[in-house]
Amino acid sequence: MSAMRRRLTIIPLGYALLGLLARDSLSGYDVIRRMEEPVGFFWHARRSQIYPELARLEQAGLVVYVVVAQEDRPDKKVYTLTPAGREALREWVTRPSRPPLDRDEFMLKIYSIWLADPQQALALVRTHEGYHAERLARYQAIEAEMERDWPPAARRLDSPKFAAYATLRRGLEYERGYAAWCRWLAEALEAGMSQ
Amino acid sequence: MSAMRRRLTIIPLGYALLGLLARDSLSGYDVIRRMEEPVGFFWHARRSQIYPELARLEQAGLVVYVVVAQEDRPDKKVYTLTPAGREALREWVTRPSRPPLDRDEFMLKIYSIWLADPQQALALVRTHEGYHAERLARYQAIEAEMERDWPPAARRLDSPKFAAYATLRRGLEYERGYAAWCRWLAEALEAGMSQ
DNA sequence: GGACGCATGTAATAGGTTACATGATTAC
DNA sequence: GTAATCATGTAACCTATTACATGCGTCC
Repeated sequence: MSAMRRRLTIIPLGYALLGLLARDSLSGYDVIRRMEEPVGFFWHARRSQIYPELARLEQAGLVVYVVVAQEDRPDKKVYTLTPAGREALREWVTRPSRPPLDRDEFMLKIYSIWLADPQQALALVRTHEGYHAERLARYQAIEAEMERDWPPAARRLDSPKFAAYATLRRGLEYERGYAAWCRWLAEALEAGMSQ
Repeated sequence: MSAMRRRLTIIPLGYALLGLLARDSLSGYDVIRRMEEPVGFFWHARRSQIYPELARLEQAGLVVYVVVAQEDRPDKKVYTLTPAGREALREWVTRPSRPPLDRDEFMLKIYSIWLADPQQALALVRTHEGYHAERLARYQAIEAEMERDWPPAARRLDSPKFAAYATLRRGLEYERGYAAWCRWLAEALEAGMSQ
């Protein structure tokens, strides 16, 4: 009797959930916690989207759940990937797709920065440099942890850890590049102001 | 008598349009053509979103339009930024904001690439390297054009051309970094396969 | 005769965010 | 007592995409 709309295609979020469940069986709550650090460093979602999507994957037969009763805590639904789910995920991974154009509100601001007071503009850019430097530092800590704790088997192509490391490399590169660009712009603004 | 909903806040797309109109007065159609190459290299929109948004900006008093009659072509509405629009844009530029987390479907695929056949995975990554190399080449062509055609005044901080160049630098960096990461991954896949 | 460019829009739908909603247990 | 953790959801709203809709003039 659910009013849930049936969707025929699985959205990227669905594959993010399948990607997590291909590693471990998890409750919805656990999935939400895993997604606090974006999946593959480049996908995130809120719980209001995660719970209904898990229900859809279940209706599509890509995951199944068992209710686990707990003492002193609410019961939970533990989701597990089905063979069909694993196959759907594998098929999607190599399905051809073109990279979409990215949106970045900060770049839109920079496009109109010539209207702003240079001192304020400089402060803005320095602040954003800080945000990206912060993320970079966090990613570097994760990298150090991986290098310390992961066994040699994590380097195999068929290891989920290798895949996670590959996405981390991109995250590191992205934040490093963004922070460096902020520094370049800040220096250009400073040089332009002193003339 | 319009059924258009009145929104109180201006969305990033609205500021993208103001950013274009701060440079030149344009018709809706011209705005659409300018947006074929994303504004600031990181914002794009379809005409179904652009026409209503221009109407909203007009109702908010941030732009005005005059109908220009043309022979042998349909009439057009030419939009011009008002002083209030210019002020709203300037205020928004330095308004504090944190960078949101980016979504990238390709990274989500890489997170599950350990499930795929290595040969297919390699082809996927090489294809994406090609897409980013293409964009990089296009941006480099734009850079060369800027260096050739722009007067020394384009280097001033209060020049819209300087702002456009700054965003291009980020676009170049982004595509270069992405393509380089694809190459790293492709090589890692090749090395892993031959063992 | 048909495709393309100029020019302006509307309608339906999907995806994602914010706010709403509940309730027990544990730690301070 | 009050905040945080565990646990699962729903409702309302906003943004963006896809498809629909029209019509004249020019070029091949």
